[in-house]
Amino acid sequence: MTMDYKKTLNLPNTEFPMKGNLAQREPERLKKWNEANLYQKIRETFAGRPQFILHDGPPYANGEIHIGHAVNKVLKDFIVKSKTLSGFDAPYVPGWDCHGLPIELMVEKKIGKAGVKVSPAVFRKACREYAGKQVDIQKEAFIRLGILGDWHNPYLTMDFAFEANIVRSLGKINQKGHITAGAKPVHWCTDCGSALAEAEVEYEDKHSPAIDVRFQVVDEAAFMALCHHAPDYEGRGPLSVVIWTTTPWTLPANQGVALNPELEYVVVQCESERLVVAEALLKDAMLRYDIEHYHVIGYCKGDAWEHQLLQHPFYDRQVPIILGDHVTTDAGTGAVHTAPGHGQDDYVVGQKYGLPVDNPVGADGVFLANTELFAGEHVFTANAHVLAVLESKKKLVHHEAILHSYPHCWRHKTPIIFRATAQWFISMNKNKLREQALDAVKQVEWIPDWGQARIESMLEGRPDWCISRQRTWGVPITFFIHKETRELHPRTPELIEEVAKRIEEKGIEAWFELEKEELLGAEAADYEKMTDTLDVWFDSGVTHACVLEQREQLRSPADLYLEGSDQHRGWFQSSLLASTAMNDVAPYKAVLTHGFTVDKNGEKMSKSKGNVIPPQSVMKNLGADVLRLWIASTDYRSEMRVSDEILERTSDGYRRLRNTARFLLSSINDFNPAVDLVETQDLLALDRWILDRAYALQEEVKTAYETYQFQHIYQKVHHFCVIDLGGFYLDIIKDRQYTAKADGLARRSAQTAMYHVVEALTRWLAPIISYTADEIWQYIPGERSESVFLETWYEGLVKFDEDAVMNREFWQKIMSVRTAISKELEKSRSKGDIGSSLNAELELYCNVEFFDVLNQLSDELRFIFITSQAAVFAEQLAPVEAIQTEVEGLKLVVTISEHKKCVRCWHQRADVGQHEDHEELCARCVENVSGSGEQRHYA
RNA sequence: AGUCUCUUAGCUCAGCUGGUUAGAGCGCUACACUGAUAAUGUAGAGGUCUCCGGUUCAAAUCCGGGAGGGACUACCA
Repeated sequence: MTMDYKKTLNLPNTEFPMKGNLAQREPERLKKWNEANLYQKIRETFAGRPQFILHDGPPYANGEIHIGHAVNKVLKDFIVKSKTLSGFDAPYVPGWDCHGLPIELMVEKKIGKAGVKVSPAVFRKACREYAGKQVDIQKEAFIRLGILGDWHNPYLTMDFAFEANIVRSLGKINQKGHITAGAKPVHWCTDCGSALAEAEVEYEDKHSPAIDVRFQVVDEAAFMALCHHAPDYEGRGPLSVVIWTTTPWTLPANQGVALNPELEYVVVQCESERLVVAEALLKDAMLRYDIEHYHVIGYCKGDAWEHQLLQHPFYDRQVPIILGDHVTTDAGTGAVHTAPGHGQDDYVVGQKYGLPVDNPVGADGVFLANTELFAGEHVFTANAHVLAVLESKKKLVHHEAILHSYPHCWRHKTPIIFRATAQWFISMNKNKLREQALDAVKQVEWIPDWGQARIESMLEGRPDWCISRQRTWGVPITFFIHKETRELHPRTPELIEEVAKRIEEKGIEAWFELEKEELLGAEAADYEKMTDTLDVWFDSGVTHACVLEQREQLRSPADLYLEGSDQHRGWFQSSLLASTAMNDVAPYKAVLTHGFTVDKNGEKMSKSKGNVIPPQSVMKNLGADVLRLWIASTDYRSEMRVSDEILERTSDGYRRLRNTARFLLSSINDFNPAVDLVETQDLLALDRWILDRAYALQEEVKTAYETYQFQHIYQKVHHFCVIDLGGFYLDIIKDRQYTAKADGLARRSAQTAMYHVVEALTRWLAPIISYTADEIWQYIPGERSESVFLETWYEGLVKFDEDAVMNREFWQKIMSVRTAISKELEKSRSKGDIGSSLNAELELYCNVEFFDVLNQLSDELRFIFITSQAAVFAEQLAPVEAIQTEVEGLKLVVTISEHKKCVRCWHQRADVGQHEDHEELCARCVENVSGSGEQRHYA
């Protein structure tokens, strides 16, 4: 009997599965997207609309992707997809950075070093193949993440056309007068006769002479005047700053003595002379020099002596005191001999003070012929000679041998040196690049805003950009320089274009194969063809010229660059400098940065710690959508924590979203919007309410997408599903859905609302849980496009009229009353009085305000509370047993219904069994089963 | 070591220009339902807002300092 009535209900029904089974289902959907050529269709659909250009920073083509890659690409995908929903034509062209040392090292492991085991040409070919394979590996993973983009036509910095445009970019920067030739110290193996990369250097212990050397002060009076000392007590004897070094052979290249500006120095009176050392190292030094009798006669902070001149110990040269934070009290005297041509620190600080980069040492490690005193000697054997000279000039305070860690060549196992070599630079100052770049920075929107201060401080402090590398796998610096004058060929712009055309045809190999006679003819004998390659940061730094300006559907400046915060030092800066140097403007209008992924405890992920979470395993276990949802739910501006628990919580959240969508779909299974859609003015009050709620939420969602605050979207949409839908709206309308006449207004009204909601909800979620949203899309009834990604924001939501009687405020009050009643019902339940809330009947005793509000729902109020009866009375009529609820002005009496339960709708009503054909039904159900259907107005 | 940055319940996040007992969802616990069912509903317990000072009638919110995490740079004559 009961079963018969069950068949008269409209129970939810859908094919949309409760379980996502994402690991399996996502790849299937991906295949569909691919077969349907979805990305192209989006381009066609949105062609001609306003553009939004998010330019992809190229990841380095080496290795499997890690979770940081996933974060970056997925955030980009959120933006591209949400911009599309907002009606923009937002193409996404992914790219890869393909040249450079890490790839060389991998290829070396396989086939040996270029120029040693294999020819450079063969080596480059192998690098190209290797990079290509890496691109394929990463590409597949990115696609699997659900990122929509022009995967069939990405940009690779090793594409011939790209390589040619790198060369053209170099030419343009040169024409704009920013290129300079200079010298810079690099790791140099005198046996190889060439520069070594950082990775080719090994550190081993080495014996070196450690010496303390006098640099006599030139103007003693001025020097003493700057330090604190007893008046008229200047001391006696020569006054010298003492430096300590383990590389005596670098003294010929000395151009300064560096002190720490913050450190305290002392002037010490010894037997017949005065010495200057750091106070903290005084005792150590005196002990080392075997000086027992001494006393301090003056104190001074390092910065006071800046620019004071000192006499070089054996050359006719006066060198300044300079200041540097690299000076420490770990060893020595606190005064550092500075030879900009022979040390990284020295070079940097030397640049600041404009010291010459003196390099008296040849490629073979032998002092050049014009080197006074030491010409023709090898640097390491010259050490002894330097000592002898110092000794004879009475400049040597102390000498001993020490054992210390020292860089060695990985091939020869011999000690290497720092040696300044000819390099190419983009000058920060020569043609005001620094100034221009700083100006350009101000035109850009930096998100978060501290990004601006960060890049500004880096620009202010950075040295010239050294763009040359002595490597094999890179874009060549296609310059011809005159053998005598070292000047660039006067026809360089034309020559570069000539070369670029050849590279376009054959790739960078075209340059390496090129015979200079081919381009220079008779002049060839006077010119050198450069073999240096470009820093790979140059490659990626000119993507605006090689991609944005080359592709028809793109443009420069881009609307947005989006990368990890480390790229302030990297790509954001290289791109800014390159673009400013070429076009006087930044290549981007806005820059958005995200933090790094860290573990549960906020610590960084590393293989050694074992706290790495590979995106591949997340996709395999929980699905790409869960990974994407995690990214959306996390505030990416600072560090992003990931752990199993966090992903588990995310997965819970995902299930809720999915189930909400499923219930909506199952409720409109028999709904055909073309014929069943109810006009807004005919909708029931509660149904209008949910449309208003959804409308308001959609506004918030759009704002959050516009401001890139995805975590708000997840929080708010989830909250909407749980509270507004699950806990209120859907809970209430279930009665109407299930028991009203299938085709009556009461039910179609609710279905109309749910239909609108699911249309909107699917779009809100589409940028984030793309697979799931597109899956939902297929189940929504009605004519629709092939994919949710071809859509814009849903426009079927309706805002309340501001003066409507049942407005937002009205329903807010209803909800607060409902919450209060729930609490009271729960008490009855825990006492065992009721189970289902339909066992209960309510008497509400209200003040005027609530009386008016609640009364408007008249006899439909019980549906709101899901009780079998709910009656409203004036507060004054409240009996003594009425309970004061948590809401002021509302008292309540809960009684257990004594009426029979209608087997169909489960309400306990007095009118159950009054109809002789339906003895188990209430009057309402009789009407719905055999009449023309009940009338509802509100709920 | 320097510069920048972050730190609100077990988890993920809100808390605007300082103002009543600091909010939400999840998770947890209990209960209910069995017509969203490996689902759903209801209720409850969870926080010295990283710590220490200061400004103020009043600070999670402003200022100073410390601790811890992260990014970048520097790693040595």
